[in-house]
Amino acid sequence: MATIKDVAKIAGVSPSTVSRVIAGSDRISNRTKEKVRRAMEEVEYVPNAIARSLARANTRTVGFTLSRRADQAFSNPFFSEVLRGMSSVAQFRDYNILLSISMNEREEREKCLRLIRERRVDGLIVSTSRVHDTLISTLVEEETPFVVIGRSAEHPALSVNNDNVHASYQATLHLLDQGYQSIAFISGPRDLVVTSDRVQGYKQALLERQLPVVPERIVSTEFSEEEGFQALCRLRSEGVAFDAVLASDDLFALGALRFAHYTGLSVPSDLGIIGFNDTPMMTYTHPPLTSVRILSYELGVEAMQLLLDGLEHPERMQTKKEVVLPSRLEVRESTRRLAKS
Amino acid sequence: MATIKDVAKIAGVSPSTVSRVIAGSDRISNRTKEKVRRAMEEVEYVPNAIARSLARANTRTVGFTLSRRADQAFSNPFFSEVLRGMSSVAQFRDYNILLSISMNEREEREKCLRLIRERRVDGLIVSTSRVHDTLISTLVEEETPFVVIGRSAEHPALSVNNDNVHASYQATLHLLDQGYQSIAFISGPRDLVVTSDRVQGYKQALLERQLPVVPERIVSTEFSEEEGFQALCRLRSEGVAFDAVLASDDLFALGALRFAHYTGLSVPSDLGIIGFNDTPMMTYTHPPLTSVRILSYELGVEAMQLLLDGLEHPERMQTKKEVVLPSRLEVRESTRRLAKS
DNA sequence: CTGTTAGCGCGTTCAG
DNA sequence: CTGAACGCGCTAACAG
Repeated sequence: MATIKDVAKIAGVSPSTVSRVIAGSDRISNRTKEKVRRAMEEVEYVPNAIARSLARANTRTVGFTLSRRADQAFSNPFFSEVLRGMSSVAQFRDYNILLSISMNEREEREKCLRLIRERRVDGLIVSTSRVHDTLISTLVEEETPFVVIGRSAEHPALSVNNDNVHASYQATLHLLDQGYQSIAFISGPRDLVVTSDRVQGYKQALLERQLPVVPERIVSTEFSEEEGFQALCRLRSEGVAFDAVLASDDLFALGALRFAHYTGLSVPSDLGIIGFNDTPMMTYTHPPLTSVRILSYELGVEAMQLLLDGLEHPERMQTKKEVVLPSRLEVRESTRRLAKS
Repeated sequence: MATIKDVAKIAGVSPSTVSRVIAGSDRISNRTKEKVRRAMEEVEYVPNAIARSLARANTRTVGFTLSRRADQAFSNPFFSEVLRGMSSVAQFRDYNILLSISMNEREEREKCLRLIRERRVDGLIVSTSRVHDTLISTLVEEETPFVVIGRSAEHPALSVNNDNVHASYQATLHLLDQGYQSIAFISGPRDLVVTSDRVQGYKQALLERQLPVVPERIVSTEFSEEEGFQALCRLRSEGVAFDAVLASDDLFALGALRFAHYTGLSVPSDLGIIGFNDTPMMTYTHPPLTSVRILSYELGVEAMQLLLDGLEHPERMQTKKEVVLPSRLEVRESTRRLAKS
């Protein structure tokens, strides 16, 4: 593998001159530039990124960490899409992505700190999702450049998030507008930020319409179709009435649909159903299910841009900024009650 | 950030001694070892991975490249699972993953070569999927350590693949065993290796049962539900008869299901349907769809192990090896004809 | 415009 | 058992 010295020797110049040509310095005569170029081609010279990183004290690499549980069921393409978004801007701006998928939040935390302390990455994108979480504040203390995705940071930090509160609020209003009176809310684990955000939007809509918030109608469970189904069975057996379900995940919505079939309720007339994420399968059910579409790809794009902007212009780097991406309710048969009646 | 020199100064030893302690050298007195350890803790020393990489000429990093099209519709969690598998062994063996998602195969190719030539990674896992592909042979020429996943390498190289031929063969036999006579095969793009493998398995089963291979029954199209639906509509309008569909992707199978509803065929009695990938949604359709389950997570695990074994023991590194992972037919209602009749 | 010198932080001889 | 010296490949400050 050819080094800068080999090129220098062939071109008959010093290594630093070669370095300058690579850097595109303007204080180099066109003649030597040409000589150097030719020498580089002759030996197929490619700069060693590691040596460059050491000398420049940066890596042009961004770490993305993820704990597996945060990925919910992997049944939805959320993180795939986020990754695609991140990768597309990284590629364009000549950065690399170092990916780490951990089994739990402790591992994720350690991996993050390690990547930074070993100087393997210039910055991080993290997706920690629990309410009580010390990772963010630790990163702030370490003065690490980082962006949080999928939640608001709550600290002086950068974040890119979906408008979960508003999305949930809108979805609830949609159900009310369709004439549903009592809406059950199936949420994910209570300690997830996304859960509390969505519960908040749900409550907000009810309050705005001066409807009571019935605590029994809000159930919290692990993300899965089966859990969604069971949650509704429990509500029924406990005598909690509901004529619509707002599900904080498409899997729950599928469980709700099964519940409807199972109990002989017809959708949407007896039971309205809305899911979250708008996975492709939502269009293939009977009836097709209304769902909140999340802009995952864009989330990745925004997060990476925010981080790279900060890395490249530390002086302009804000200490706090929250980008909120809009989501959109994809209305399908499962909530079209008025149109049908 | 503390360096090895700082630690040396505090411990009252030379940098090389510190380096030896880190490396776990045995020719160091326990007393100095202890001194050095304490000094390291005092300044919270963490070795700089970049400097280490430069000195040792390795990065403990593996590149994984992927062109977006290869991810088919992103509707299935295939690559998420592969990544999880890769990540879990990388984590365990203290390696990192550099991820790159390209828009097309040209970009993927360039990214691969760049990662290697810039010495950013020690090896690669690539998922190039076209039949005519020069990437693999280029990597062989460059003497890059790499593993191909999701296809057989066809070159003196390492690869981890599903048993596509056999899986398709088994699926076809299953349909025949259920009494279906004429099986349509909806495949993906013809230039994908996975397509030709599955077509081969399909043909093999027919030949074994001494049934004719009817070319018109084999259609090739882009992966999507709509395309699957349209493909069958075309067959029907062309008068090509079939009483079962082997779909090379679950999306096609969903399209086939819609086709059945649309044309009033009942599944499985009038039409049998099998998909590939066994995405979660297959259990939620009516009727639930039979599908071939691919071991994606394990694919990632095997690929990473194969690569790391090679990197760590270049002497034992084989030049050619193909690991084939079994898949399993998940039989559901959509093909249970005999049990029902 | 270009060469020389001195690091970046660590690993690895080679002495002792 | 330990230290000094050098090199990994490149960048950057300083001369000229």
